[in-house]
Amino acid sequence: MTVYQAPRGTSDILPEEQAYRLYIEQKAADIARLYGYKRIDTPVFEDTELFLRGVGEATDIVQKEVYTFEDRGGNKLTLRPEGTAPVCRAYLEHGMQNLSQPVKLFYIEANYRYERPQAGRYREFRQFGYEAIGDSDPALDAEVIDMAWRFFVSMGINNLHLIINSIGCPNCRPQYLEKLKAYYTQGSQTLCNDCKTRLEKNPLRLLDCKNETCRLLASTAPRSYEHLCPECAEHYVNLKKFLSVLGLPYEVDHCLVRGLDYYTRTVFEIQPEIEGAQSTIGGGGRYDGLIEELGGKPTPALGFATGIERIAANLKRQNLPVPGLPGAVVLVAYLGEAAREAAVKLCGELRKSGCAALQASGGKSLKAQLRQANSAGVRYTVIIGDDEIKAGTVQLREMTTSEQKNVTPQELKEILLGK
RNA sequence: GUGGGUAUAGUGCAGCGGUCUAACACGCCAGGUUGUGGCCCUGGAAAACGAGGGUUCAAAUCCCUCUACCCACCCCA
Repeated sequence: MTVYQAPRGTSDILPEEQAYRLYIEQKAADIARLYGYKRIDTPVFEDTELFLRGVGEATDIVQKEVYTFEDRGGNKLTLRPEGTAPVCRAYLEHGMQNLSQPVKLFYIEANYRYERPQAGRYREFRQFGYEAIGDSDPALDAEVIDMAWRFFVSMGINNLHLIINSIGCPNCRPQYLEKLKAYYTQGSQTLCNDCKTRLEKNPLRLLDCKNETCRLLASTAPRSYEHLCPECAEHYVNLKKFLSVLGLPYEVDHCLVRGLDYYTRTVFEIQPEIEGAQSTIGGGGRYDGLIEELGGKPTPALGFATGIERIAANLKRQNLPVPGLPGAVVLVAYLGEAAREAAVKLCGELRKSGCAALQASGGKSLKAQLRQANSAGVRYTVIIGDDEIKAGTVQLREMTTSEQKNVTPQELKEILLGK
Protein backbone atom coordinates (compact mmCIF):
# COMPACT_ATOMS: atom_id res chain seq x y z
CA MET A 1 0.00 0.00 0.00
CA THR A 2 1.36 3.35 -0.94
CA VAL A 3 1.47 5.97 1.73
CA TYR A 4 1.09 8.97 -0.51
CA GLN A 5 -1.16 9.43 -3.47
CA ALA A 6 -1.56 12.26 -5.92
CA PRO A 7 -3.90 14.93 -4.55
CA ARG A 8 -7.55 14.57 -5.41
CA GLY A 9 -8.38 15.51 -8.94
CA THR A 10 -4.77 15.33 -10.09
CA SER A 11 -2.99 12.48 -11.76
CA ASP A 12 0.41 11.43 -12.93
CA ILE A 13 0.87 11.33 -16.66
CA LEU A 14 2.68 8.04 -17.00
CA PRO A 15 5.03 7.28 -19.87
CA GLU A 16 2.44 5.30 -21.84
CA GLU A 17 0.08 8.26 -21.60
CA GLN A 18 2.61 10.75 -22.90
CA ALA A 19 2.09 9.73 -26.51
CA TYR A 20 -1.44 11.12 -26.39
CA ARG A 21 -0.41 14.29 -24.72
CA LEU A 22 2.47 15.00 -27.05
CA TYR A 23 0.44 14.16 -30.12
CA ILE A 24 -2.36 16.53 -29.11
CA GLU A 25 0.01 19.33 -28.20
CA GLN A 26 1.93 18.88 -31.42
CA LYS A 27 -1.25 19.07 -33.48
CA ALA A 28 -2.36 22.15 -31.53
CA ALA A 29 0.94 23.82 -32.36
CA ASP A 30 0.74 22.76 -36.02
CA ILE A 31 -2.69 24.34 -36.40
CA ALA A 32 -1.48 27.48 -34.65
CA ARG A 33 1.37 27.80 -37.10
CA LEU A 34 -1.00 27.26 -40.00
CA TYR A 35 -2.99 30.34 -38.92
CA GLY A 36 -0.10 32.46 -37.72
CA TYR A 37 -0.64 32.16 -33.96
CA LYS A 38 2.47 32.43 -31.79
CA ARG A 39 2.99 30.63 -28.53
CA ILE A 40 2.84 32.38 -25.20
CA ASP A 41 3.39 30.94 -21.74
CA THR A 42 2.12 32.76 -18.69
CA PRO A 43 2.80 32.04 -15.00
CA VAL A 44 0.92 29.28 -13.19
CA PHE A 45 -0.20 31.85 -10.64
CA GLU A 46 -1.27 35.44 -10.95
CA ASP A 47 -2.58 38.20 -8.73
CA THR A 48 -5.95 37.06 -7.45
CA GLU A 49 -7.35 40.38 -8.60
CA LEU A 50 -6.70 39.52 -12.25
CA PHE A 51 -9.17 36.67 -12.14
CA LEU A 52 -11.69 38.54 -10.02
CA ARG A 53 -11.85 41.21 -12.67
CA GLY A 54 -11.14 39.08 -15.68
CA VAL A 55 -13.24 35.98 -15.19
CA GLY A 56 -15.92 37.74 -13.18
CA GLU A 57 -16.49 37.94 -9.47
CA ALA A 58 -19.93 36.36 -9.73
CA THR A 59 -18.83 33.28 -11.67
CA ASP A 60 -18.65 29.89 -10.01
CA ILE A 61 -15.06 29.62 -11.11
CA VAL A 62 -14.02 32.57 -9.01
CA GLN A 63 -16.51 32.11 -6.21
CA LYS A 64 -15.83 28.54 -5.30
CA GLU A 65 -13.31 26.89 -7.57
CA VAL A 66 -10.22 28.96 -7.28
CA TYR A 67 -7.00 27.95 -5.54
CA THR A 68 -6.00 31.09 -3.73
CA PHE A 69 -3.13 31.60 -1.33
CA GLU A 70 -0.95 34.23 0.17
CA ASP A 71 2.79 34.00 -0.35
CA ARG A 72 5.42 34.82 2.24
CA GLY A 73 5.44 38.40 1.11
CA GLY A 74 1.72 38.76 1.74
CA ASN A 75 0.76 38.83 -1.94
CA LYS A 76 -2.62 37.40 -2.77
CA LEU A 77 -2.15 34.91 -5.56
CA THR A 78 -4.34 32.47 -7.44
CA LEU A 79 -3.51 29.38 -9.44
CA ARG A 80 -4.65 30.12 -12.95
CA PRO A 81 -8.13 28.65 -13.51
CA GLU A 82 -8.23 29.57 -17.21
CA GLY A 83 -6.01 30.98 -19.90
CA THR A 84 -7.64 34.04 -21.36
CA ALA A 85 -7.29 36.57 -18.56
CA PRO A 86 -3.53 35.95 -18.17
CA VAL A 87 -3.00 36.29 -21.92
CA CYS A 88 -4.83 39.62 -21.87
CA ARG A 89 -2.74 40.72 -18.92
CA ALA A 90 0.38 39.89 -20.88
CA TYR A 91 -0.98 41.72 -23.91
CA LEU A 92 -1.34 44.87 -21.84
CA GLU A 93 1.82 44.44 -19.79
CA HIS A 94 4.00 44.12 -22.88
CA GLY A 95 2.36 46.87 -24.87
CA MET A 96 1.12 44.51 -27.55
CA GLN A 97 -1.48 47.07 -28.55
CA ASN A 98 1.42 48.69 -30.38
CA LEU A 99 1.96 45.63 -32.52
CA SER A 100 0.06 45.17 -35.71
CA GLN A 101 -3.45 44.06 -34.79
CA PRO A 102 -4.85 41.54 -34.26
CA VAL A 103 -2.25 39.90 -32.08
CA LYS A 104 -2.59 36.15 -32.44
CA LEU A 105 -1.42 33.96 -29.58
CA PHE A 106 -1.78 30.40 -28.42
CA TYR A 107 -1.01 28.62 -25.19
CA ILE A 108 -0.74 25.11 -23.82
CA GLU A 109 -0.92 25.00 -20.06
CA ALA A 110 -2.31 23.45 -16.91
CA ASN A 111 -5.26 25.06 -15.16
CA TYR A 112 -6.52 24.61 -11.63
CA ARG A 113 -10.06 24.55 -10.37
CA TYR A 114 -11.26 23.24 -7.04
CA GLU A 115 -14.19 21.06 -8.07
CA ARG A 116 -15.46 17.59 -7.29
CA PRO A 117 -13.67 15.49 -9.85
CA GLN A 118 -15.53 13.16 -12.19
CA ALA A 119 -15.19 11.80 -15.68
CA GLY A 120 -13.41 14.39 -17.82
CA ARG A 121 -13.14 16.85 -14.96
CA TYR A 122 -10.07 17.32 -12.82
CA ARG A 123 -8.66 19.82 -10.41
CA GLU A 124 -5.52 20.05 -12.45
CA PHE A 125 -6.22 19.83 -16.14
CA ARG A 126 -4.48 20.88 -19.31
CA GLN A 127 -5.90 23.07 -21.99
CA PHE A 128 -4.69 24.73 -25.09
CA GLY A 129 -6.24 27.78 -26.61
CA TYR A 130 -6.04 30.31 -29.40
CA GLU A 131 -6.56 34.01 -28.77
CA ALA A 132 -6.87 36.84 -31.33
CA ILE A 133 -6.78 40.27 -29.78
CA GLY A 134 -7.40 43.67 -31.34
CA ASP A 135 -9.90 43.12 -34.14
CA SER A 136 -13.69 42.97 -34.22
CA ASP A 137 -13.95 41.58 -37.74
CA PRO A 138 -16.46 38.70 -37.80
CA ALA A 139 -14.15 37.03 -40.29
CA LEU A 140 -11.74 36.67 -37.38
CA ASP A 141 -14.45 34.92 -35.36
CA ALA A 142 -14.91 32.57 -38.26
CA GLU A 143 -11.16 32.04 -38.44
CA VAL A 144 -10.88 31.03 -34.79
CA ILE A 145 -13.84 28.70 -35.10
CA ASP A 146 -12.32 27.28 -38.25
CA MET A 147 -9.06 26.62 -36.38
CA ALA A 148 -10.88 24.80 -33.64
CA TRP A 149 -12.82 22.76 -36.12
CA ARG A 150 -9.75 21.97 -38.19
CA PHE A 151 -7.95 20.80 -35.10
CA PHE A 152 -10.61 18.24 -34.26
CA VAL A 153 -10.96 17.11 -37.84
CA SER A 154 -7.21 16.63 -38.13
CA MET A 155 -7.30 14.55 -34.96
CA GLY A 156 -9.83 12.27 -36.60
CA ILE A 157 -12.47 12.87 -33.95
CA ASN A 158 -15.82 12.50 -35.62
CA ASN A 159 -19.49 13.08 -34.90
CA LEU A 160 -18.77 16.54 -33.59
CA HIS A 161 -21.25 19.35 -33.49
CA LEU A 162 -20.39 23.00 -33.83
CA ILE A 163 -22.89 25.11 -31.95
CA ILE A 164 -22.97 28.90 -32.20
CA ASN A 165 -24.95 31.72 -30.74
CA SER A 166 -24.66 35.46 -30.25
CA ILE A 167 -25.33 36.87 -26.82
CA GLY A 168 -25.01 40.55 -27.66
CA CYS A 169 -23.06 43.29 -26.01
CA PRO A 170 -23.49 45.71 -23.08
CA ASN A 171 -25.69 47.84 -25.34
CA CYS A 172 -28.28 45.26 -26.20
CA ARG A 173 -27.96 42.52 -23.60
CA PRO A 174 -29.63 44.33 -20.68
CA GLN A 175 -32.87 44.76 -22.63
CA TYR A 176 -32.74 41.16 -23.70
CA LEU A 177 -32.20 39.99 -20.14
CA GLU A 178 -35.25 41.94 -19.07
CA LYS A 179 -37.35 40.15 -21.65
CA LEU A 180 -35.90 36.85 -20.58
CA LYS A 181 -36.64 37.51 -16.94
CA ALA A 182 -40.17 38.54 -17.75
CA TYR A 183 -40.69 35.37 -19.72
CA TYR A 184 -39.33 33.16 -16.98
CA THR A 185 -41.15 34.94 -14.19
CA GLN A 186 -44.39 33.90 -15.87
CA GLY A 187 -43.41 30.26 -15.88
CA SER A 188 -41.48 30.35 -12.64
CA GLN A 189 -43.64 27.86 -10.76
CA THR A 190 -42.43 25.03 -12.97
CA LEU A 191 -38.76 26.00 -12.68
CA CYS A 192 -36.36 23.79 -10.78
CA ASN A 193 -34.87 25.19 -7.61
CA ASP A 194 -31.53 25.96 -9.20
CA CYS A 195 -33.26 27.97 -11.87
CA LYS A 196 -35.23 29.98 -9.37
CA THR A 197 -31.97 31.35 -8.03
CA ARG A 198 -30.59 31.72 -11.53
CA LEU A 199 -33.52 33.92 -12.39
CA GLU A 200 -32.14 36.48 -9.95
CA LYS A 201 -28.44 35.78 -10.17
CA ASN A 202 -27.66 34.93 -13.75
CA PRO A 203 -30.71 34.74 -16.03
CA LEU A 204 -28.69 33.72 -19.09
CA ARG A 205 -27.91 30.44 -17.37
CA LEU A 206 -31.60 29.59 -17.25
CA LEU A 207 -31.28 28.65 -20.87
CA ASP A 208 -28.92 25.75 -20.44
CA CYS A 209 -30.48 24.01 -17.45
CA LYS A 210 -30.66 20.27 -18.08
CA ASN A 211 -33.87 19.80 -16.16
CA GLU A 212 -36.58 18.61 -18.52
CA THR A 213 -39.30 21.10 -17.72
CA CYS A 214 -36.77 23.93 -17.68
CA ARG A 215 -35.60 22.85 -21.11
CA LEU A 216 -39.11 22.95 -22.35
CA LEU A 217 -39.44 26.51 -21.12
CA ALA A 218 -36.07 27.40 -22.60
CA SER A 219 -37.02 26.11 -26.01
CA THR A 220 -39.64 28.82 -26.44
CA ALA A 221 -37.79 31.52 -24.51
CA PRO A 222 -36.87 34.82 -26.15
CA ARG A 223 -33.76 34.35 -28.25
CA SER A 224 -30.74 36.54 -27.74
CA TYR A 225 -29.91 36.64 -31.44
CA GLU A 226 -33.35 38.13 -32.10
CA HIS A 227 -32.68 40.96 -29.68
CA LEU A 228 -29.32 42.23 -30.87
CA CYS A 229 -28.51 45.86 -31.46
CA PRO A 230 -27.84 46.72 -35.13
CA GLU A 231 -24.06 46.40 -34.74
CA CYS A 232 -24.24 43.03 -33.04
CA ALA A 233 -26.85 41.83 -35.50
CA GLU A 234 -24.64 42.75 -38.41
CA HIS A 235 -21.69 41.05 -36.80
CA TYR A 236 -23.72 37.92 -36.28
CA VAL A 237 -25.02 37.83 -39.86
CA ASN A 238 -21.51 38.21 -41.16
CA LEU A 239 -20.16 35.55 -38.85
CA LYS A 240 -22.65 33.06 -40.25
CA LYS A 241 -21.79 34.14 -43.75
CA PHE A 242 -18.09 33.52 -43.20
CA LEU A 243 -18.72 30.20 -41.52
CA SER A 244 -20.63 29.16 -44.61
CA VAL A 245 -17.87 30.45 -46.85
CA LEU A 246 -15.46 28.26 -44.91
CA GLY A 247 -17.81 25.32 -45.23
CA LEU A 248 -18.26 24.86 -41.50
CA PRO A 249 -21.36 22.86 -40.55
CA TYR A 250 -22.58 25.05 -37.71
CA GLU A 251 -25.81 24.73 -35.79
CA VAL A 252 -27.44 27.67 -34.07
CA ASP A 253 -28.61 27.08 -30.51
CA HIS A 254 -30.16 30.00 -28.71
CA CYS A 255 -29.64 28.13 -25.44
CA LEU A 256 -25.87 28.17 -25.77
CA VAL A 257 -24.44 30.52 -23.15
CA ARG A 258 -21.08 30.22 -21.48
CA GLY A 259 -20.00 30.26 -17.92
CA LEU A 260 -17.52 33.08 -17.97
CA ASP A 261 -18.71 36.65 -17.62
CA TYR A 262 -16.47 38.15 -20.22
CA TYR A 263 -18.17 36.81 -23.32
CA THR A 264 -19.87 39.16 -25.78
CA ARG A 265 -21.45 38.56 -29.15
CA THR A 266 -20.14 35.30 -30.57
CA VAL A 267 -20.10 32.21 -28.37
CA PHE A 268 -19.49 28.71 -29.66
CA GLU A 269 -18.93 25.19 -28.46
CA ILE A 270 -17.81 21.96 -29.99
CA GLN A 271 -19.55 18.89 -28.63
CA PRO A 272 -18.95 15.21 -29.25
CA GLU A 273 -21.86 12.84 -29.55
CA ILE A 274 -21.94 11.26 -26.14
CA GLU A 275 -24.74 10.98 -23.70
CA GLY A 276 -24.33 12.31 -20.21
CA ALA A 277 -21.94 14.74 -18.71
CA GLN A 278 -19.08 16.80 -20.00
CA SER A 279 -20.61 17.21 -23.39
CA THR A 280 -18.34 20.08 -24.29
CA ILE A 281 -14.93 19.27 -25.67
CA GLY A 282 -14.01 22.85 -26.49
CA GLY A 283 -15.49 26.27 -26.76
CA GLY A 284 -14.92 29.95 -26.82
CA GLY A 285 -16.20 33.25 -27.97
CA ARG A 286 -15.68 36.95 -28.20
CA TYR A 287 -14.67 39.00 -25.18
CA ASP A 288 -14.70 42.55 -26.44
CA GLY A 289 -14.87 44.08 -22.97
CA LEU A 290 -12.14 42.14 -21.20
CA ILE A 291 -9.05 44.14 -22.12
CA GLU A 292 -10.76 47.34 -21.06
CA GLU A 293 -11.90 45.67 -17.85
CA LEU A 294 -8.26 44.89 -17.14
CA GLY A 295 -7.24 48.50 -17.61
CA GLY A 296 -6.53 48.75 -21.32
CA LYS A 297 -8.35 50.77 -23.92
CA PRO A 298 -11.42 49.23 -25.49
CA THR A 299 -10.06 46.31 -27.49
CA PRO A 300 -12.12 43.64 -29.23
CA ALA A 301 -10.86 40.08 -28.97
CA LEU A 302 -11.89 36.45 -29.08
CA GLY A 303 -10.57 33.03 -28.28
CA PHE A 304 -11.05 29.32 -28.11
CA ALA A 305 -9.94 26.75 -25.55
CA THR A 306 -10.15 23.00 -25.28
CA GLY A 307 -9.25 20.36 -22.72
CA ILE A 308 -6.41 18.00 -23.52
CA GLU A 309 -7.70 15.24 -21.24
CA ARG A 310 -11.08 15.36 -22.90
CA ILE A 311 -9.52 15.17 -26.33
CA ALA A 312 -7.47 12.16 -25.25
CA ALA A 313 -10.62 10.54 -23.86
CA ASN A 314 -12.34 10.99 -27.20
CA LEU A 315 -9.37 9.56 -29.07
CA LYS A 316 -9.46 6.50 -26.86
CA ARG A 317 -13.19 6.09 -27.11
CA GLN A 318 -12.85 6.05 -30.88
CA ASN A 319 -9.81 3.77 -30.73
CA LEU A 320 -7.84 6.28 -32.73
CA PRO A 321 -4.16 5.36 -32.71
CA VAL A 322 -1.59 7.98 -31.83
CA PRO A 323 1.94 7.80 -33.10
CA GLY A 324 4.23 6.09 -30.62
CA LEU A 325 7.17 7.83 -29.09
CA PRO A 326 10.52 6.77 -30.50
CA GLY A 327 12.63 4.66 -28.17
CA ALA A 328 16.20 3.49 -28.24
CA VAL A 329 17.44 1.84 -31.42
CA VAL A 330 20.09 -0.39 -29.94
CA LEU A 331 20.78 -2.25 -26.72
CA VAL A 332 24.32 -3.18 -25.83
CA ALA A 333 24.59 -6.57 -24.10
CA TYR A 334 27.75 -7.97 -22.64
CA LEU A 335 29.20 -11.05 -20.99
CA GLY A 336 31.96 -10.77 -18.46
CA GLU A 337 33.84 -8.00 -16.76
CA ALA A 338 36.11 -7.08 -19.68
CA ALA A 339 33.14 -6.86 -22.00
CA ARG A 340 31.27 -4.74 -19.50
CA GLU A 341 33.88 -2.05 -19.81
CA ALA A 342 33.70 -2.23 -23.58
CA ALA A 343 29.91 -2.01 -23.44
CA VAL A 344 29.95 1.09 -21.28
CA LYS A 345 32.44 2.67 -23.62
CA LEU A 346 30.48 1.75 -26.73
CA CYS A 347 27.24 3.11 -25.31
CA GLY A 348 28.97 6.36 -24.55
CA GLU A 349 30.29 6.65 -28.06
CA LEU A 350 26.96 5.81 -29.65
CA ARG A 351 25.11 8.40 -27.64
CA LYS A 352 27.78 10.98 -28.31
CA SER A 353 27.15 10.55 -32.01
CA GLY A 354 23.41 10.78 -31.55
CA CYS A 355 22.36 7.15 -31.54
CA ALA A 356 19.87 6.27 -28.79
CA ALA A 357 21.54 3.38 -27.00
CA LEU A 358 20.50 1.31 -24.00
CA GLN A 359 22.98 -0.42 -21.81
CA ALA A 360 21.85 -3.83 -20.61
CA SER A 361 21.46 -3.89 -16.88
CA GLY A 362 24.28 -5.67 -15.19
CA GLY A 363 24.93 -9.15 -13.96
CA LYS A 364 22.30 -10.86 -16.04
CA SER A 365 22.41 -13.77 -18.39
CA LEU A 366 22.59 -12.99 -22.07
CA LYS A 367 19.10 -14.44 -22.31
CA ALA A 368 17.83 -11.89 -19.82
CA GLN A 369 19.63 -9.11 -21.64
CA LEU A 370 17.98 -10.07 -24.89
CA ARG A 371 14.63 -10.21 -23.18
CA GLN A 372 15.32 -6.71 -22.05
CA ALA A 373 16.13 -5.72 -25.63
CA ASN A 374 12.91 -7.25 -26.76
CA SER A 375 10.70 -5.44 -24.30
CA ALA A 376 12.52 -2.17 -24.98
CA GLY A 377 11.62 -2.61 -28.63
CA VAL A 378 15.07 -1.84 -29.96
CA ARG A 379 15.87 -2.63 -33.54
CA TYR A 380 19.35 -3.95 -32.84
CA THR A 381 21.23 -5.63 -30.07
CA VAL A 382 25.01 -5.48 -29.85
CA ILE A 383 26.61 -8.41 -28.05
CA ILE A 384 30.08 -8.18 -26.62
CA GLY A 385 31.86 -11.10 -24.98
CA ASP A 386 35.39 -12.34 -24.53
CA ASP A 387 35.51 -13.72 -28.08
CA GLU A 388 34.53 -10.37 -29.54
CA ILE A 389 37.03 -8.51 -27.39
CA LYS A 390 39.75 -10.79 -28.63
CA ALA A 391 38.72 -10.34 -32.23
CA GLY A 392 38.14 -6.62 -31.84
CA THR A 393 34.60 -6.94 -33.21
CA VAL A 394 31.04 -7.08 -31.88
CA GLN A 395 27.99 -9.18 -32.72
CA LEU A 396 25.20 -7.15 -34.22
CA ARG A 397 21.80 -8.78 -34.04
CA GLU A 398 18.79 -7.42 -35.86
CA MET A 399 15.84 -8.21 -33.65
CA THR A 400 13.03 -8.57 -36.14
CA THR A 401 14.91 -10.92 -38.46
CA SER A 402 17.18 -12.53 -35.86
CA GLU A 403 20.04 -12.06 -38.30
CA GLN A 404 23.32 -11.70 -36.56
CA LYS A 405 26.78 -10.91 -37.84
CA ASN A 406 30.22 -10.06 -36.65
CA VAL A 407 31.08 -6.46 -37.42
CA THR A 408 33.98 -4.15 -36.70
CA PRO A 409 33.37 -1.01 -34.67
CA GLN A 410 33.63 0.95 -37.90
CA GLU A 411 30.94 -1.13 -39.61
CA LEU A 412 28.76 -0.91 -36.53
CA LYS A 413 28.77 2.85 -36.61
CA GLU A 414 28.06 2.88 -40.30
CA ILE A 415 25.01 0.69 -39.81
CA LEU A 416 23.68 2.49 -36.74
CA LEU A 417 24.50 6.06 -37.73
CA GLY A 418 25.01 6.04 -41.47
CA LYS A 419 22.40 5.83 -44.20
C1' G B 1 -22.01 21.64 -1.13
C1' U B 2 -25.73 17.23 -2.45
C1' G B 3 -26.71 12.10 -4.06
C1' G B 4 -25.21 7.00 -5.79
C1' G B 5 -21.38 3.22 -6.36
C1' U B 6 -16.75 0.75 -5.33
C1' A B 7 -12.47 -0.66 -2.20
C1' U B 8 -8.71 -8.22 -2.59
C1' A B 9 -0.80 -8.96 -5.38
C1' G B 10 2.11 -3.84 -10.01
C1' U B 11 -2.62 -4.09 -13.24
C1' G B 12 -7.44 -6.39 -14.28
C1' C B 13 -10.39 -9.44 -11.48
C1' A B 14 -12.52 -14.43 -8.66
C1' G B 15 -14.30 -15.40 -3.95
C1' C B 16 -20.72 -13.81 -1.23
C1' G B 17 -19.79 -17.02 6.83
C1' G B 18 -15.92 -22.52 7.91
C1' U B 19 -12.99 -26.33 2.08
C1' C B 20 -8.76 -19.01 1.97
C1' U B 21 -2.07 -21.81 3.99
C1' A B 22 -6.98 -16.17 -0.80
C1' A B 23 -7.75 -18.36 -7.03
C1' C B 24 -7.07 -16.77 -12.22
C1' A B 25 -5.10 -13.60 -16.21
C1' C B 26 -1.56 -9.97 -17.69
C1' G B 27 2.98 -8.07 -15.98
C1' C B 28 7.71 -9.08 -13.23
C1' C B 29 12.00 -12.62 -12.03
C1' A B 30 14.34 -17.28 -13.07
C1' G B 31 15.02 -22.13 -15.43
C1' G B 32 14.09 -25.26 -19.83
C1' U B 33 20.11 -23.79 -24.37
C1' U B 34 27.57 -23.56 -19.31
C1' G B 35 26.79 -16.81 -25.12
C1' U B 36 21.06 -15.48 -27.76
C1' G B 37 14.83 -12.39 -27.16
C1' G B 38 9.72 -12.65 -28.97
C1' C B 39 5.92 -18.44 -28.89
C1' C B 40 5.63 -22.60 -25.55
C1' C B 41 6.56 -25.31 -20.86
C1' U B 42 8.12 -25.23 -15.57
C1' G B 43 9.04 -22.72 -11.17
C1' G B 44 9.32 -18.19 -8.14
C1' A B 45 8.49 -13.31 -5.96
C1' A B 46 4.43 -10.31 -5.07
C1' A B 47 -2.11 -9.37 -1.15
C1' A B 48 -1.70 -9.08 7.06
C1' C B 49 -8.44 -8.85 1.48
C1' G B 50 -8.75 0.30 2.26
C1' A B 51 -8.59 1.68 8.00
C1' G B 52 -10.89 1.04 12.77
C1' G B 53 -14.62 -1.20 15.63
C1' G B 54 -18.60 -4.87 16.23
C1' U B 55 -21.60 -9.66 15.51
C1' U B 56 -20.08 -14.97 15.52
C1' C B 57 -17.23 -20.97 17.98
C1' A B 58 -15.57 -19.06 12.99
C1' A B 59 -15.41 -12.87 8.80
C1' A B 60 -12.16 -11.11 2.56
C1' U B 61 -17.32 -12.64 3.11
C1' C B 62 -22.58 -9.85 7.85
C1' C B 63 -23.21 -4.81 10.62
C1' C B 64 -21.37 0.22 12.00
C1' U B 65 -17.88 4.32 11.57
C1' C B 66 -14.07 6.57 8.92
C1' U B 67 -11.04 7.30 4.65
C1' A B 68 -9.97 7.06 -0.41
C1' C B 69 -11.39 6.55 -5.31
C1' C B 70 -15.18 6.46 -9.18
C1' C B 71 -19.86 8.32 -11.08
C1' A B 72 -23.75 12.02 -11.20
C1' C B 73 -25.80 17.10 -9.83
C1' C B 74 -23.90 22.25 -9.66
C1' C B 75 -20.36 24.34 -13.00
C1' C B 76 -17.00 23.70 -16.73
C1' A B 77 -12.20 21.88 -20.43
